[in-house]
Amino acid sequence: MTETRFDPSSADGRWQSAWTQAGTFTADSNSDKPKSYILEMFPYPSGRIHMGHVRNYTMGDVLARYKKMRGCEVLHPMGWDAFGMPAENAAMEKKVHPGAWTRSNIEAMKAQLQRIGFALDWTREFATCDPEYYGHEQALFLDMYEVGLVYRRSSEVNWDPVDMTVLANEQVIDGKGWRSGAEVEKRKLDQWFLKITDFAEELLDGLGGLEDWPDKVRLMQENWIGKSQGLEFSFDLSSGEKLPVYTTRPDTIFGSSFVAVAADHPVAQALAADNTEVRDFIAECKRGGTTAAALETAEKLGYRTPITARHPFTGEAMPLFIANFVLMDYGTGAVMGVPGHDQRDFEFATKYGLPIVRVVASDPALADAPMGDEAEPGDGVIVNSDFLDGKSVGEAKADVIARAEQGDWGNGTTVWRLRDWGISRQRYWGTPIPFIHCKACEIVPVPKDQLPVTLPDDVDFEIPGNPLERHPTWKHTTCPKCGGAAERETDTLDTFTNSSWYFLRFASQPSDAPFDPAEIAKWMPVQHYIGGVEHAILHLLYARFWTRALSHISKFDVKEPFAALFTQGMVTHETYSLGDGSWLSPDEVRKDGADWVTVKDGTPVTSGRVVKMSKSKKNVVDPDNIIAQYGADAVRWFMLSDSPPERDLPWSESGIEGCYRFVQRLWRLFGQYDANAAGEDKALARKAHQAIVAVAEDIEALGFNKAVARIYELTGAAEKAVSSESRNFAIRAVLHLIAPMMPHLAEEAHERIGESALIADAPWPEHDPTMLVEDEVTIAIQHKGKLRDTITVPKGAAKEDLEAFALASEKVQRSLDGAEIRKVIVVPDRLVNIVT
RNA sequence: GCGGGUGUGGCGGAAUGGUAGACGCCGGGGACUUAAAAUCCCCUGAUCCUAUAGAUCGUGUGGGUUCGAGUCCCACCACCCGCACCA
Repeated sequence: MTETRFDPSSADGRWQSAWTQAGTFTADSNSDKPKSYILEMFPYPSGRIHMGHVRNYTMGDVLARYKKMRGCEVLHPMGWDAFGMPAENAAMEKKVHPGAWTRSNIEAMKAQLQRIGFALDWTREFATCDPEYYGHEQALFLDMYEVGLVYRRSSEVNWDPVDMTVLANEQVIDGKGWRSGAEVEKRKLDQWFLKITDFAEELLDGLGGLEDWPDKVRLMQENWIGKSQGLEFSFDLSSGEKLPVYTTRPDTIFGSSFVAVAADHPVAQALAADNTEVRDFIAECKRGGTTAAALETAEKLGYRTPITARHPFTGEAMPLFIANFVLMDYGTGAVMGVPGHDQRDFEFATKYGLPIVRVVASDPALADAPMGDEAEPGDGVIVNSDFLDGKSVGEAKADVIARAEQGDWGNGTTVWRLRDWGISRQRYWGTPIPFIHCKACEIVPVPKDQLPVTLPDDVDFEIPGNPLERHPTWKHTTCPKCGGAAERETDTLDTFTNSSWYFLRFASQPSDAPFDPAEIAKWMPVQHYIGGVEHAILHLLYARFWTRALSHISKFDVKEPFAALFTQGMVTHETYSLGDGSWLSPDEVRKDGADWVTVKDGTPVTSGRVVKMSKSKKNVVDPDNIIAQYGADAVRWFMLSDSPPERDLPWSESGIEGCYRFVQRLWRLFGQYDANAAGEDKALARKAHQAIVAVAEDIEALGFNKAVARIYELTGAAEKAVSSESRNFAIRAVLHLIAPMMPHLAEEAHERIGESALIADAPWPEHDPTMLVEDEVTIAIQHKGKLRDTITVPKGAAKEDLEAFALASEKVQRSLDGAEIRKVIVVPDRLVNIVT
């Protein structure tokens, strides 16, 4: 062969077809090899693959191909998280059907992924908008309903009166709908919920076993679940009612000087009924902004009611306030105010002139020490608290809870920050919720043999609101129970539901059931799950919940879906802007000397911060163009080089060019493989054996950037060496080490050196343990901790010899300059440090 | 405010408490060429210098432990991320 250049434009496609034809990456669940399930978070079919996807899937791909080389049966599937709002927005803006829009996006993106040469098992591909998939999802939802994990209640939602739809919190910006700009209303609607709170304790405890998850994600989930333990008890009110409150600090109960309820609390609402002042105050509380800045500076506001609350121990009558800082949906919506030891209560008491009593002190002698200008929430010893005096905070908590329980006026309780998961969406493009509303029988599940409840195709998006709601016929049906006229539920499931079990469907796809437990037992849990950190809470928590819930109802025996999680960094790019603040894309600018100017007319351009690629900043680079220009392998290599995978990767033109140069460099090196070569080059052979081990370790630790660096080193050494058997070994080693990373080049070169089989099916190269050890080492010689000289000695040289060699060094002698040697530290095979 | 992370050359980054800056990019010099591209070779932390040598400084800042600290401990600074009136 004489080609001097590797041509990706012909090689890439050829090998991609070869893998497809051979079924190289089709997972065989009957194989007796050890199983390895590698999964990247499946994409939303937005229309184009972006660099973030490329990075994500390249990492997973290297792992999948590596595992295969290591003798595993690998499951590495791909599918589409295909329901969601962008499809409906497209329908409204471009007058296309959400389904058609989604399908054509999937087709385009699949072609893009295939051009990158990912080792995916496309036989298992599905989209969550396939009726087969969402039909099984409806069945699982009904299973959960049967065991009481699904319920319906009235709940407050963000309602956009113009678009006539419910908005998620993220879609409300400064109190206005993100699309319509209309003032968002709070509305009470009947909503479906999943009882994730039943699993709060389990989901929290389960985090402890997820050792191969990033600590950061575990912590985020822990905080989100938000377990807190304390006392729930009731105050007797002067109005004759009882007011339940929750506190995590029952130990400070003697420091309580007021009681406060939320503006939406029933007690406040009752007062508002015949008092305009109260009504006005409540309205003011609700008006307060919800932005971070608004909360930061929000003043504590209260309305003093004529009601008093009786202290359970002292019997003292404490004033009852309606306060803007008390939340209705946490605890009981009412709190006991302890100004001395809670900052919010402190601010409130200061403003309304309420007593601030110290009940915790660092030392009992400081019981009467005045309070400073802020609350003291810390630990200490209890003071000014009758029978609690002298106890620690912990003891006092236990004591108060015990007395409350004995006296039957309170209970130790656990309160969670985690709420039940509201899954109703007044949207078209989602899984229909499989229930029927009947006047006589109320809520009736759709019988399973009538699933899937499919979406109607003939819908229009001309009018705002839910197309299912106003469809002429779709919702009208008969009651499965009584046979009378009834209506279908027109809400659809939150799209996060679709991604909560897709990994189970990848593992097995029977048509008559959501999954096959025997297959799940073979493949689950996912060995490596890779995706963006933005899913740290919602998706990953929901997926954990579904897995546990399904496991709980004996569908299978897997508790945690993802054994190891890896959250990769973003792909970033420099930004370019004109003087007027408008952004320019990378291909609209060029470098003119040290400055940036527009390609069009040379107008000066300001280059700005390196940030995540985004359409709004126009700093995006389209993978397709890059692949067309440099080939898939150069892009894949770039994605793995330089930046550690968990950190951001700055895209650069020169970087991708460097990768392309390396592809060609390797091609030339592989071309120098000489089947007739003879002779040994022990140093090079040693480097090759070391690299085989080191690259494997790096890949297993997902340290791709380090693996890349080692491959560069071995390549450089092999290039410099003269032809020999050892050099052939090194060249073959490089070829196999890059195979998971640059598979097209690897296949092409593998064929060129005369191999007929696919390198994708080849095993990882063997190494000789005896070749890992160097026989000479370079020793550092220090004087007073500073490097003075280095010497090369046989490995394992005796301490005394090392010391003698060190002292013999001319440089060392010069540095010593006759000083008296107090001590000599010798670390074998490492260094000698002379202390004077 | 609470929680977490990061900080090393011009840039991305390497470095079981043991030679800081591997590897890549950028930059400089040279070879090849009519020329260019491609390729190859050399140099590339800073300062000093009597310059093939040598010295000093150097991993955000200030302390500490140690024969020896990018790495361990204490305090601080900056930036990034998450949560946020959670009782």
